[in-house]
Amino acid sequence: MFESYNKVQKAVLETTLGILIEKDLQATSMSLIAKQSGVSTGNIYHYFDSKEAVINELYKAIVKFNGEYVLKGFYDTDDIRPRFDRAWDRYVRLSLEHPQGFRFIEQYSFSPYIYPESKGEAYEGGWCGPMNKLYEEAIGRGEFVKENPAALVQMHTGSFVYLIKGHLEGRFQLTEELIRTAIRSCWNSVRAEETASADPA
Amino acid sequence: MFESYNKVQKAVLETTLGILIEKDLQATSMSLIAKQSGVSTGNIYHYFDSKEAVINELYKAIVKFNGEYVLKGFYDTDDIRPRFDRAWDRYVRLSLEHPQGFRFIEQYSFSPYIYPESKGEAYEGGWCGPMNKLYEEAIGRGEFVKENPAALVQMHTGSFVYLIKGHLEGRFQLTEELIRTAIRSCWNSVRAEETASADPA
DNA sequence: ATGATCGGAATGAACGTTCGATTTAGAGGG
DNA sequence: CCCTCTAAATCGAACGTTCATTCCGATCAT
Repeated sequence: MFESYNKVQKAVLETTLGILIEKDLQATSMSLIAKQSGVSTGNIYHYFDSKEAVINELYKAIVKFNGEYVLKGFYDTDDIRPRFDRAWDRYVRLSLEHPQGFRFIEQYSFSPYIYPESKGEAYEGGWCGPMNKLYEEAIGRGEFVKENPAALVQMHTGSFVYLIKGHLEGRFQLTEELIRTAIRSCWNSVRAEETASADPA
Repeated sequence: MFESYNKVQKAVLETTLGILIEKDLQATSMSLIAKQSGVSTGNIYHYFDSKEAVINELYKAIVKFNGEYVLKGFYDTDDIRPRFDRAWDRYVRLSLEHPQGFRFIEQYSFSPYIYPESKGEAYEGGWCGPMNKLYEEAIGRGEFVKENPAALVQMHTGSFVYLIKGHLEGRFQLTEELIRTAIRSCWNSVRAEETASADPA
């Protein structure tokens, strides 16, 4: 998950993520990070400017990882439906495989502790931009309702995020069948219906 | 929003919410709360056990307020569609009218700083339970797809939450029309199919 | 007068950060 | 192969600040 960093940075970032999820920001002290990562506080400051810098670096690293994960194979085809299905499926799978990263982004994407700059990179380097483009195309081809594509992507993101949240909180089990149902539901919810109904491939 | 509290408690809770949204938990110090609310630190401790207690009381107060707001008029009718439309419409409106409360719950419902007990009360006293019941009934009557009602409610909640998030972050404008489209989309996304007739009105 | 309410300086712990000392790694010369 | 030198890496005690909380005196209501 932190392949582009050196050993020390990797240890610090991994440890920080773990503590941050288990405790919270104010309980995640530098001394605790130092103790658990095996890197002395002095050395942490050799590689990071500050505590804020550690957290923001963590944020950016996870966003980058998530973006690459979700978009894997995204450009293998031009057809909208398979790209839609594949991307959302990968998003769900990512969140289930890396729940800590999911929780962290979910909890801190709204936080003032994350620099606007980090959030900006999230948008450019993440999967949001390409997904918006896909929806835009779907609207252009008359497959989706004519509505702001960013709003539609946002809605669907919310659906999956909350589905995963419910699963992680143990409110229900996120089965394979439920995942497929959810993706299909999202597709149906924005499909341009009525007049253009048929149109078999 | 904090009608059931006395003047001092109300001032503290209101001020805390404001600071918490603008800064973050670790920057929200008791001395700052004291200064901005006009209540001395000593007096805050006369009405609250600790800082944690203030935050958790705030959490519970907002959840209670939200629950009452969303469920207003919920039992005026037995028909599913109007109850569905009305509840989600009120949820969106609540979030737009009280963005600070929305942000707070959104940011801290996952946080370890909020006691499990507070989260538990959120579920019982909030709107989640009654909404689940509504979906269950809709499934029973064959109007919704046969799927875990809690999962469906969770998905729809996510849709609206993220729509509002996008709006609050300035990514797009949440117009009246978009709200109506979103509610209709949610309905369509879980409607038991076969009767693919277009939506009236 | 007396108990509830309030104020704010005092306290002690904890935190982020700094800094000089120490260790490690690697290159170059003999 | 070993010794020397140097710069980077690493360490952790120490520093100054800030914070949540306490304490006790002052004020208010009855």
